[in-house]
Amino acid sequence: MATSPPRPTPPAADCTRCRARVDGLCQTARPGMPPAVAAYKSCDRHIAAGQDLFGIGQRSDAVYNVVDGWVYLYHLLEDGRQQILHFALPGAMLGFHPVRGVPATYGVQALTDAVVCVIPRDNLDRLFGDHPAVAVTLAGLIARDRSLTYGHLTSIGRHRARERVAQLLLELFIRARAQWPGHRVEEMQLPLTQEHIGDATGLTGVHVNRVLRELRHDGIAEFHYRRLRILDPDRLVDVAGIDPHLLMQWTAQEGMADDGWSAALAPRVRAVA
Amino acid sequence: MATSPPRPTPPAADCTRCRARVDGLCQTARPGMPPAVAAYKSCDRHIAAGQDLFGIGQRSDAVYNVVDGWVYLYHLLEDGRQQILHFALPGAMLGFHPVRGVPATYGVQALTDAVVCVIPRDNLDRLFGDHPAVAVTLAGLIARDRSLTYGHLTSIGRHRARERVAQLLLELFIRARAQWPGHRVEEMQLPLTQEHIGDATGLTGVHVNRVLRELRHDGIAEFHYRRLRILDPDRLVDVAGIDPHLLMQWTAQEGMADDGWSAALAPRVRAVA
DNA sequence: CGCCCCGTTGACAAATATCAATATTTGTGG
DNA sequence: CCACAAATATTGATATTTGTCAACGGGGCG
Repeated sequence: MATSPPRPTPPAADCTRCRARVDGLCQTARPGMPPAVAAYKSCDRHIAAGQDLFGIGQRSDAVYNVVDGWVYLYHLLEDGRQQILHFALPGAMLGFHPVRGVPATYGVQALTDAVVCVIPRDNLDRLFGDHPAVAVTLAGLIARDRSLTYGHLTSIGRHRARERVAQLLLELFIRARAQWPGHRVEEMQLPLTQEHIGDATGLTGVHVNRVLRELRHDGIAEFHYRRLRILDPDRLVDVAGIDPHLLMQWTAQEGMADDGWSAALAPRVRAVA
Repeated sequence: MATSPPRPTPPAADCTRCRARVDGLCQTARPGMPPAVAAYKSCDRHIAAGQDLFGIGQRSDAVYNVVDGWVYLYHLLEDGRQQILHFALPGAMLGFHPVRGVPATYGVQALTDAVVCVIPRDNLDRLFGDHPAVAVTLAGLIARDRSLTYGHLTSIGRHRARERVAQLLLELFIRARAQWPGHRVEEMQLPLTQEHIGDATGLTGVHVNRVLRELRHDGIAEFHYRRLRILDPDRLVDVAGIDPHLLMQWTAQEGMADDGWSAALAPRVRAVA
């Protein structure tokens, strides 16, 4: 398959047991085999919690595949406030901008210590040339981001605070859970502050706190010091008030298409918990 | 007028003078020549204003290229309200979902009578196989949508009503203007109601009305019965409170990359008007 | 031990929604 | 061209949601 001579990195060894293979560009690789991407990566990069992978306005000649940790995409306002655009988990592809070489319009910051797999932009082009299907996969991944963001738009634009927070908790819970297939615990580490939740939902940290108090009081969900506990999944889905179709596409991948999952998950979303 | 039964069109002939070539998948075609896509389209489809191209939950075996007219993407709430996710102009590619064959999570409705170029999904795959670069172009287009939507998120999540409305008017003005290169009039037909503006900005039609009154009173912009007039472009950009980088990517295409346009437009956005 | 970040609470202010009545524009059929 | 109906816009009074400000508490970490 691969025609162009890739860099002499020893990535294959890492790539065969990379955590990020559950999703993203490497999701189609055969078990035990290094994914197509392996030959084109240059190195891994570690980012400490609170540090930027890249900042707003910064040009970059590489794209990044999140291997481990949580990061988030953000816009800044003049007064220092921020809007969080997206939480990226392992498998997420970052830094692919609409036009090659332009400065980034958003920044990416690590919530936890994180590791990204660096793919120089030139290598990415060779990868596309050698494996055309990868470009289609990438288009699908970006389209999934777009769908997710459409959901956020509706949440922020048309839902009240309670529903927005509920939807965010549910989304992060489900997306994080999808990374450990088979896991069924309703408690997890969520590396956020209440301020982060506010920045993502268009609310104030103070107001998020009030909403969380309600959700706790109503026995729906608890979030305390970076630990999330889903007390009543069904009611959480209810409060979040989202279209089940949308919910399913949060984690949908090519290959689970058509009817299998639709029938399996649609009845009620209990299945996800 | 004619809706359901699509007529067989001689695609190549149309494609050479298609309006949509200013942007989108066909933007890279050589002048006078039919674009690569031409050989893969099946027909054109006309949609009357107010009709859906496809509805929420609908499966589709085709993607669409907007040729003429305005359409918008929307989510619906249980109570009948809607959130407008995106306004699509000629050149926009619609119906490419994250996973092949799943039901659409959003609907698409025509604001004006519109024409779309229909590309059966199977043909699209053949197109990707025959012209791998098209898949990369598509990824870029979707990434541009994503950027735009990130901008909307920040607008709705962190800006007040005045700024949100200003940003929307500015965006639509600039994007529509980019379709007629060389045009410099500060007045245009904007096929929206104030309700639409509210649905896109997360506001009530009533409140949009009050904001528009202010903008008119302040001599910044007028919007009356589907006609938009920019009175003071500079101040409009100011009120919208937008990062110029972002603004530029509203219309950015591959090929105008690097520094030319950055230097040309950055100083102040007067250039856009 | 003490600091700092984060969470928590209350009182109050501001922004926006809601409801309802009226005006204006557009489109349609004579 | 006119008359009318329907859609859209406009305005005011009031209600609701959320933000702001300020103070205090509590827990982890050096």
